[in-house]
Amino acid sequence: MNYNFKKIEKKWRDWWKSNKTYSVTEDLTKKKFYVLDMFPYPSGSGLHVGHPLGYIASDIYARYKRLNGFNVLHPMGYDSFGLPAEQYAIQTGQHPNITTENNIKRYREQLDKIGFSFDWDREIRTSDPKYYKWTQWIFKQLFNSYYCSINDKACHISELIKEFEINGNKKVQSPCDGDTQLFDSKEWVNFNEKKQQEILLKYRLAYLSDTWVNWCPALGTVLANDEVKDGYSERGNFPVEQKKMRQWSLRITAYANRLLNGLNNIDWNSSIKEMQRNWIGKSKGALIKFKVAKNVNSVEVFTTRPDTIFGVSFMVIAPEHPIVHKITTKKQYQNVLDYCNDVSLKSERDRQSNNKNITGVFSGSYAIHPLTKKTIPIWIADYVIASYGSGAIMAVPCGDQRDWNFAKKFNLDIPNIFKNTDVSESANESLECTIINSDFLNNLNSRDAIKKSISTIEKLNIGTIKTNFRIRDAVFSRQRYWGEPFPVYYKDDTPYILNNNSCLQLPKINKYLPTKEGNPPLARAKKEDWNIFDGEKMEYNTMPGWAGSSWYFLRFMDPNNNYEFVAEEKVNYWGQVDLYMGGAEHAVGHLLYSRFWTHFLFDLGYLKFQEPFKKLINQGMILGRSNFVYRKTDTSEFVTYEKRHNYKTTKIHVDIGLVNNDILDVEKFTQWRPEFSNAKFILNDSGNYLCGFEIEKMSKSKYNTQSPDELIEKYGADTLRMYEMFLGPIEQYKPWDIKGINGVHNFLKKLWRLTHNEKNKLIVTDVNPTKEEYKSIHICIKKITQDLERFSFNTIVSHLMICLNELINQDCNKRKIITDYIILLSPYAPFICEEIWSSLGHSSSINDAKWPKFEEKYIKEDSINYPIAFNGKMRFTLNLNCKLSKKEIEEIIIKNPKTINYLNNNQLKKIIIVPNKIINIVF
RNA sequence: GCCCAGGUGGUGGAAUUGGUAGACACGCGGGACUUAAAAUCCCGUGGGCAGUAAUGUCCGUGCGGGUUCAAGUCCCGCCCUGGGUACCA
Repeated sequence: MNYNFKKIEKKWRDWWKSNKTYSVTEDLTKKKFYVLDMFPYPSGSGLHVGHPLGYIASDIYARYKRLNGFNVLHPMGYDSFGLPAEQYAIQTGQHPNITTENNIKRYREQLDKIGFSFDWDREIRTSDPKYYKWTQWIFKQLFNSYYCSINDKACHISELIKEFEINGNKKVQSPCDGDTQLFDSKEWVNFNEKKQQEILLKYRLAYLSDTWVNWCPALGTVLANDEVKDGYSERGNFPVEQKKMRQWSLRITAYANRLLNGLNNIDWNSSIKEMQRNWIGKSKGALIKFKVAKNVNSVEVFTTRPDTIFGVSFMVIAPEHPIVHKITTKKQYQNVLDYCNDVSLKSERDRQSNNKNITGVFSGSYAIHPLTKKTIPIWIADYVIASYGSGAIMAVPCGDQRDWNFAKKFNLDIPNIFKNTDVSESANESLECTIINSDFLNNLNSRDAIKKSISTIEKLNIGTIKTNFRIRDAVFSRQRYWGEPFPVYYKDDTPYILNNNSCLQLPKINKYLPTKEGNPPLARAKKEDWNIFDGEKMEYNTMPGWAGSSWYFLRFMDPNNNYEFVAEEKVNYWGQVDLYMGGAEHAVGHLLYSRFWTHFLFDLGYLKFQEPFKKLINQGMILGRSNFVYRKTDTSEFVTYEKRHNYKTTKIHVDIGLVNNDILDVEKFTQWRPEFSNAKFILNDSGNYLCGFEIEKMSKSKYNTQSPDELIEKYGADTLRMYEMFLGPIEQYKPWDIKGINGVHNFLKKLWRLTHNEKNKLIVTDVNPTKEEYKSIHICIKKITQDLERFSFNTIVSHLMICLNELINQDCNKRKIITDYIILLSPYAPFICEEIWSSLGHSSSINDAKWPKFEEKYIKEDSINYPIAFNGKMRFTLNLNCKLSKKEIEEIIIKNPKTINYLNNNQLKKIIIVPNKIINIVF
């Protein structure tokens, strides 16, 4: 008698494939249900145990919905453009397409083994020209659109041109670049082609602008934030600086309000919504103009606390602010220049997180306070970010902690404007206070003072009320090879959309590196290497990783359509994703961009819904244990963990495959990556290189992944599926550990033994179940159904175990009970259940069975075992009939000898009876 | 720094709406079967104190306060860990 999972799983894998058990088509007679996973990036290290966690959960839910009669769309594909394949191409010269193809093959094998109910006929790959043709198509729509704030939707650019021809842009209410000039219709008509295109570009939803990038001069390329460690490139250890570069951006800010309000209409957990709200960062405040003394310029500041305007004692502007050059005095020129150069080496995150080491420089100029007319010094400091608000602030040290810290450091005034509040030790950021020393705002509380200050500022014409968003337009180009090429060419330095409807394919190039001039790899392609070529040159940038993933859920509905990105009748049938399962690390990236594109396609009339994902579950990450080596800065020498503090070092991830018990295999390490081939090591006293470790996100870039393959080999996919669910709540983060997998494997073995004899023949009887047996299975039906509805996947495993233990104790292998039981189990362990189902005599798949119906009558009890507590502490239990009234219960309790004992002569104050829950005796 | 989570036995976790803290497993200890091992089955298992025992009793859900008849759960203030922070996806 043995549970031969290998044989069973192979058998049903093949059967499902040849019977197309999981393929699905539109069926108007059935209710649809769309279950989607965040599709993976197929990395070279294969699927790791963290990936299936979400896939298993959603697969269970998809199977559950199907058992309840729904037509379930449950597809899978690959987000197959990305950095690692390109990195590998740079190292080996192999085309990323080959790497990607191999990786996908491996992923598919791994996914197949786990027994997912994916409809593989719908597979898509973002790097497939048949797919990215439509990603390019959406880009074309964005390019050809502008946002009309009057209609509050995206419109075709031709409507804007019409308006320009009639009225110029004076009446236009549309988000556009800050430097857009005003013109009338006559001027418009007289502009030449280039000028007109230049102006239109300022309104398009896809537009060109100068944005900051991490530029690594030594590598001649732009680096991802991920690839920069402490101001140096992770690859090669070269200095990285901030540089402005002309790039495509998408005007997501035009949708800020709708993206914010749309959150109210979707069933996501509140923390993710909160993160998106904060990311969008809507804040109301005022834009106030400060004139610069002895200078023609003025500086606008954005503040959410105009009530504190009389507390201003200096002004701070961002080092990148264009006005810096205009207001810096001769005397301060060198200081300011040096400071701005220093800052350009720092990343934005460093600037924001580093609040211990406050830096700044005086510009030499003063601003005139618009109300008091006093002069205040203008400083330049990196804690002010150029891209937020107006890139300048009025500093109120008594009311803002960062301003306070800055004032302390540079010995600036801290005037107090708060009644009965001490600001000598820290700033007062609370709104619960009364304003003083503030002229017309005196004795108002902050909330009223905000209103009054704004109305006064507007009346005096020194500022305006302004709603500001923290969200910035999304930079949409990358200086990479392995991404979607833009369907764009240039003529006279002006970008134009390709008129050709075919896919613009990635051209072949000889090397995947940037050119000597610092142009992206695509600049290596000659004219004849492009399948379509127009104008003087093609766009050399490619689209970012999130382009393809921003709309893939739509393509799954109609993956092979060559005429449209999705057919109308199909998108109308499948509609929104009903359940979207994926990692919380995508909270603001992918999930926000997808929402943006869906809103946009809705505006264009292609979709009937604005929000892509109705219900979202964030599976908590499975965390991995990472190892680190410590590289001495500017060298290729590595210091053992114990001695790392003796040197200035950078912490670098090292593949856990090269490490055993935290000890590095030095030999393997030098062979791991070419740049480490001449690595030298400073070892510890035992002659070893000890690595540091951390528990963090399991990710290929952290080299800490673990594959599910061995576990499937050893225990089978059913066990893996159940174990991943049994680990804990789906939404919780948990470190990976295979202790305990035996428990669920034993459970499946026990089920096998209950239902099979020594010869592996099914043994079920047709005898009618007993009352107790009915009770066991119906409690199980109830709990599992309830828990599935609330996505509590881990507790279901426990309920299944409890029920099986009871059935074993009852020696129950009765057909009626076993049939219900394996249907309940089948979403979790589809292979073993399909096997038993077929042994029970069914010719169709268990997936087409009906979910058992819970019946109250089987679990009804006459009495309940009440816990009796004294002052909240449980002392004993008492079995009481359910029909008893509160008064009758009270009488029984008081008379009980145990009660008298526990009261111990104390005066009884009252008895609290919570029906069906607890009885508490207060004394 | 900022935003968002999480912290319960030796371990993963359970406790759905404020109502018996530790379900279900792992691990560990003891026993049965066996020449032996594996497999399987049975019993015990948060900590302290008292008792031969049944049992009794006190402590206990990161730390410090608070609300309540009753707090892992609600409120206030901390600490630690993880995720995101706009070019990893």
